[in-house]
Amino acid sequence: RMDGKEVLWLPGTDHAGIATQNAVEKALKKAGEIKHRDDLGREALVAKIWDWKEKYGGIIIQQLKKLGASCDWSRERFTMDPEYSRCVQKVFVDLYQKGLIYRGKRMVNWCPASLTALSDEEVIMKEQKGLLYYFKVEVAEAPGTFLTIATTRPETIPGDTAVAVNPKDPRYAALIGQHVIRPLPAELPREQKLIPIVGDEHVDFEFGTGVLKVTPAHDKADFEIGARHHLAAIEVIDAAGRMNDAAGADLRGLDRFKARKVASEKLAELGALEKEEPYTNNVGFSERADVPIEPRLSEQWFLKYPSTEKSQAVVATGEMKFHPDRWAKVYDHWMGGLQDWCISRQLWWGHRIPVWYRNGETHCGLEAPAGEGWVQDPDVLDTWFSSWLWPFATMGWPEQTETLKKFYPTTDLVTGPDIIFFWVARMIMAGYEYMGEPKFGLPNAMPFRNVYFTGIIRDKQGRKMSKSLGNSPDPLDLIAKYGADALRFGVMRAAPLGQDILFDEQNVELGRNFCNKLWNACRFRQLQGGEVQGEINPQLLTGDDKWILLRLDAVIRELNAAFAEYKFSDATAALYRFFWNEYCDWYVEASKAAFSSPDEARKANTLAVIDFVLSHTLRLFHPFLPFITEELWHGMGYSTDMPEEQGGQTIMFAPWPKALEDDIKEFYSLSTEAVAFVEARNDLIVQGRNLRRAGNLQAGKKVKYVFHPTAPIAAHDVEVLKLLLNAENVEVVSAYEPKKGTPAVRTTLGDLYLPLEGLIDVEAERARLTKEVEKDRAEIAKVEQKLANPNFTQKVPPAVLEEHQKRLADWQAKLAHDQAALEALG
RNA sequence: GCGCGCUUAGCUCAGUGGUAGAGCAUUACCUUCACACGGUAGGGGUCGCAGGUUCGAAACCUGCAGCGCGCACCA
Repeated sequence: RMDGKEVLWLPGTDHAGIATQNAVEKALKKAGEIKHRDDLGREALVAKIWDWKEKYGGIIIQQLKKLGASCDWSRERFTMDPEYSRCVQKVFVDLYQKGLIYRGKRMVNWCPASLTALSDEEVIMKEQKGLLYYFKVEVAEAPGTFLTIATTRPETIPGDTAVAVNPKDPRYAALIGQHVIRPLPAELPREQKLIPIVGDEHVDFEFGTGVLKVTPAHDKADFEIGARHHLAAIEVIDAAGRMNDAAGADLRGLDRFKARKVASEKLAELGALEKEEPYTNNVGFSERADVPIEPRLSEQWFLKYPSTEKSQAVVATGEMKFHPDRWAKVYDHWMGGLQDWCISRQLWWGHRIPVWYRNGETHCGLEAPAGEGWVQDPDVLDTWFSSWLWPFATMGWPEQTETLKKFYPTTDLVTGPDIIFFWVARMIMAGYEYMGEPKFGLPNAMPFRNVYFTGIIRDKQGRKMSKSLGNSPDPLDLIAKYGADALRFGVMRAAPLGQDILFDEQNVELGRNFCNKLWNACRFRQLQGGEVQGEINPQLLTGDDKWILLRLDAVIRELNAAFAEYKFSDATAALYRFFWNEYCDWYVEASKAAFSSPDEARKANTLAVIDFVLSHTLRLFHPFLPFITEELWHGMGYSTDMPEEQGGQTIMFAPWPKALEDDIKEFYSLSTEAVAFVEARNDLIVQGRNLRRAGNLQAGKKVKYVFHPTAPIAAHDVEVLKLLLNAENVEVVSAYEPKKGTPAVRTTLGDLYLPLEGLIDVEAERARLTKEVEKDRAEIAKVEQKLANPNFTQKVPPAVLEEHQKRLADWQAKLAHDQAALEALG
């Protein structure tokens, strides 16, 4: 809907074309111009579409231009792509000549009246409230003996060509081979009403009366029974859903649902109807036309799948990988039970079937044969019959173009698991059939090496997003509200590999907040001033600098690992943690100590580290946050010194960050020992902040701490302590005798005191410490229990044993400290 | 009927053998000069149930229950 008017989107080809046809049909029906698509025809339909384009196209173009899109309305664009269509035809002809394509009669789901409004009867059908009709038939060889049959579809009785019973059913087995007298059409002479009683395993003893009427022309299961027993198939319902002449005088010309009622009345009149009982129908409905589907015997084109063995094996052996791999099982299961593919469709839009007829002759080829009177098959091909050629037909096949050689096979296909069979499996088969290695010298013929299956986004109730439910949020609205990057990041972060996700706007909000954090962190760097600092002086690196460089190294490795496994939500989570919790929460805060000092060299070096980290971070974020990172890449000046094709022009071309090599780590002295101190100091800070609770101090209140270190501590680190503890001062002492009740923590770096000069809430602190002691004891008990088990100490790997012993020692030390603090409270 | 998933904090979900995690929500405190779309510190979980394997199970095996999806069937 645009400008309050209902308009049509008129897309060019294939799948979208089918949607177009349906939309046009629906619209014309609504406008009362046609009753059924048969009323229109191919040429008229295309003309109508063109007419509507003239009428409404302007509005569409206007809207598209507003969005900055270009739009080509030439008539050529509005048809099937001729080159692609040529590929489709070639493949059809090839498969036909190989004998894999054949014409056959099969039961297909038919939409008899796709454009008519639902009749009352159809509404009843839709509610699945039907009736089960019980009627009796006389056994011809034994007059006076009757069989009772239950059916939901009495209107198809004229099409019955047998009744079936289970040969193991003792009630009826003896009757097999005899005949019954079919009640309808009533006007036929007796000999034309005789139909055989056949034995078939398919018949369920339990259902109804155990006697099944067999209508091969109008039921899929019955068609199969008919095939097994060589029964005739009598059609009684025509393509429009109306009863035909074969249905007899009483039903002829009636709508199929009207006919049902009339047939039951006729049975009653004949004294054959025994009873009717309510029955919950389970009738298929056409999603598009919203009418009950009619199984109908119909002449269609079928394809025996080619290259099935290779296609099944390539996934089973893991040569082609599915992500997540559980879909490989689904694929294998389906490939093991392939049924021939019905490739013809009775639609106006699509690739035409390249077959011509003349007086009983059939010709399959790219062109109509010479001579008069050839008529092309009116059907079009299933849309997937063109789609399955997509990996190569888009690139010039069958010519060996450079593009084709370069991009076939491709590495990854990204798609939804709901089209594994429709599309993925068929592309693999077409790949093997048409891109075999001898011709192209390819390492193998598979169209792609990996298939990544996305999850499906559902609404909060777990329903699929759908137009008819109207439960899909408009991405444009979300982008307007939160930004495109926020939408992308939020959704990726929430979507674990292969799992459906419930859409929640909060995820997008999270993305927005993250972008905001990134923006502000970059702003912080800019407010410190100075040019982009390229050179890091290893001599001037602080522990924090080394720590953040190693964290950066770690996150690059995590990211690479996540990408290798297609775990994009892991990748976003790692980035989120690194940037927010490690860089912003710790490094940026600690760096403020450097910026507040008068040491210009250290300031410059800190800026260099920040520039190094941010320029890497922006590139790491770019696949997830393409817009904001591009903006910041230029805004921060990181593009300035880059060669044009390596990030000077756009961050898209900037090299992907590599994890730090060992020699770089050595050059900057980035050892694990170097960062152990930082982590211990951060632990000290967290515990120090905790002490504030003892005094019930407000977070903003500046306080004095006293620190008694176990080893000398650099002035810079004391400054960091002061900043991050939000302290007025941190007094470093070589010995300290705290007053009774002074809150304190003991860490590996030393003891930290918060002298509160009587402000302490003794009871609150006692409660806190008591709780801590309880927790310490519980943890100690857990570890001790394990260590006391000889099985554990003997069988466990040394590293795990060591880790447990250390854990025990740590908890015991903490317990001792907490108990001492508790006693000190008095 | 066949096949495939899921069940972990109030919610949505990570976590494939070694101290139970994230985001949101929630509690207290804080508008401190990158950011209140923010900061600091908390609270909150017998990991669906029952067995088994193991020194050790949220994870592996078996069974059960509940929820969901796909395919088939539906006289």
